[in-house]
Amino acid sequence: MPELPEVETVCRGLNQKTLRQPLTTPEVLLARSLAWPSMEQFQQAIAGNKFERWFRRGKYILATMADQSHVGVHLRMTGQLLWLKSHEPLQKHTRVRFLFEGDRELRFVDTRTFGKVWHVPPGQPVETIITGLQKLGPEPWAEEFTPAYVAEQLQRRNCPIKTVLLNQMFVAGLGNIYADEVLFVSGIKPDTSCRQIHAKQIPLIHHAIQEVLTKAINKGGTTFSDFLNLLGVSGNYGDVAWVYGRTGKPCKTCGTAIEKIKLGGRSSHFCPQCQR
DNA sequence: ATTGCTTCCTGCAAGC
DNA sequence: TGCTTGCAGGAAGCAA
Repeated sequence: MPELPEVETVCRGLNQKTLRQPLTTPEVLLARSLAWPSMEQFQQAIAGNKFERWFRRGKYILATMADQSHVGVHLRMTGQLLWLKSHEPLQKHTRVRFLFEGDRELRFVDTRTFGKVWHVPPGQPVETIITGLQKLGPEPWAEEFTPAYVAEQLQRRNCPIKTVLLNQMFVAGLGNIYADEVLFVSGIKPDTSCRQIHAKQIPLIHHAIQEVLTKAINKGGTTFSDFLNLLGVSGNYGDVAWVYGRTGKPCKTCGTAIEKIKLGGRSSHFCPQCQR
């Protein structure tokens, strides 16, 4: 499942492969993958246009187009963007095809169909169409994402710390895998109430968020999960996680069996010895 | 205002 | 072998 590091990796790949090449009329194979606008308007807006620059906000992938319009993509759980020759056989779950002049294609493949594609017309603020952007908190490296901010956010909530880490209004970009990893690195159990977090743990959490995400980006986001980068290269679940997906396996620090609990319907993995 | 549950969807694995 | 059931999860939408 793509989280911030995977999305960042895809963005970098898109900036290397897709810029300033004329697009032709795109194909939409599953109507509900297109969140906005209608298929006809989408096809008209893309045909003849070019991707000028890709950037990321939280887990949203965004592009500025040559006509100053924007394209947005959210991969949700199973979405992939693949840079291909357009004669390559279609994957079973191909949803949207951005076709380029010549034989190139940016293909959106999404098994579980939760992912979305948007087009935002020129001059229209992106967040008025892609409304989820309005609900995003700071980026993990934003100036306002400070230990003081973390402390202030935690003290006004009364829910498990894991729930806060997954809340995109707190910080944009963490998902279930990296949230579990952050809590292991911080030495805190996922079901600890925010109010029970000690002041001295705040800088630990703040630092762990930045460190876990930075390391994952530096490894190309392919370290774990079934994520594929633009060229379809996978990390093959390289066994680098401290706790995620390691239920029953020995903790890499102390050897205690990793446990799994449910929080808000999501699985949370932790070491009962190292995390308290 | 905040929190939490359900929904969307498909593929896979476990259990009988 | 073949069926059913549960699980995976980001974010919207709604209920409490």
